[in-house]
Amino acid sequence: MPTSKHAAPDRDNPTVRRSPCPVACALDLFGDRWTLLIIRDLILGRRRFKEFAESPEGIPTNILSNRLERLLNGGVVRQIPADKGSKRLAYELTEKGLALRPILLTIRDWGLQWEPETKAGMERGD
Amino acid sequence: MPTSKHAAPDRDNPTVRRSPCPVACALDLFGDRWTLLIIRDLILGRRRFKEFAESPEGIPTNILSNRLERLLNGGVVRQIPADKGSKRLAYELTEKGLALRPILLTIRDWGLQWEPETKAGMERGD
DNA sequence: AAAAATACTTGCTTTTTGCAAGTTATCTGA
DNA sequence: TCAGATAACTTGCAAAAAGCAAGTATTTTT
Repeated sequence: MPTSKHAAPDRDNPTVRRSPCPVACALDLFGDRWTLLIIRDLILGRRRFKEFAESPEGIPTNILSNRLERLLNGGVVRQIPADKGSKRLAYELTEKGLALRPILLTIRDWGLQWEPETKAGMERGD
Repeated sequence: MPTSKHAAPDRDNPTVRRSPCPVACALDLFGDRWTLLIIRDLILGRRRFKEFAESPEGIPTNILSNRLERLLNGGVVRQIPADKGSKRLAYELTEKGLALRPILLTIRDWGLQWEPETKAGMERGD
């Protein structure tokens, strides 16, 4: 579990909400430039810190640490052993996290339709 | 058209993209804590600067200015006269902006289902 | 012609980001 | 088994963005 002494401003406190609006609450959790890209990677089958860090957008590792912690606290991902018997950890989506899939697919579809120079790449386009 | 001398870092440059991924490109445009709340307000029929500023989340007005400018540049909103013959401006979604509606609805549904203490409020739940 | 409201802009402080470098724990194979 | 090699972070610091209060320039209203 990543734990930095810098990690715990309001953004990382899941009890601080700007309003009771479901959209606002959702954005309190994943409304930033990186979090949904980690979710995208998880949906695509990536599971390890290094794999997320190697995605083409180039997330800084301190941000990655912070976002994984936030997602853990938010119940969106959980940690599992990277290999049977290994002490290394991997990440996987919880049920709550898997439920984000329709959001990602909708965003992808919008991007493909409205943003030029955009290319598919998220398989399982159902 | 809001034009501040502080407005034009990379985030506001629509040609700077982190990757060709449609999700990443979409997040380059609206991946932050505020933009989708403005879109939500527009979908709910709010049209004026003041109305956006009065939403319960309390967006700072300089951020609101910046995000409206970004959305204008991104082709997501356009300006129209606030009333027939008025010189005051209002904002409305373009076709590209209206296409964001499914994203907002999906996020709202996720929030309602998975975030406790969340309340509906986005009418027209189709 | 004031007064009020609207739509921003500015200045300043705080928070977050991004990058490079460092650290610790785990693993691999000679 | 033990010396790299790799993985998974953490830290420090400069730069960017956010947030807040206050100010300003246009309408609009009275």
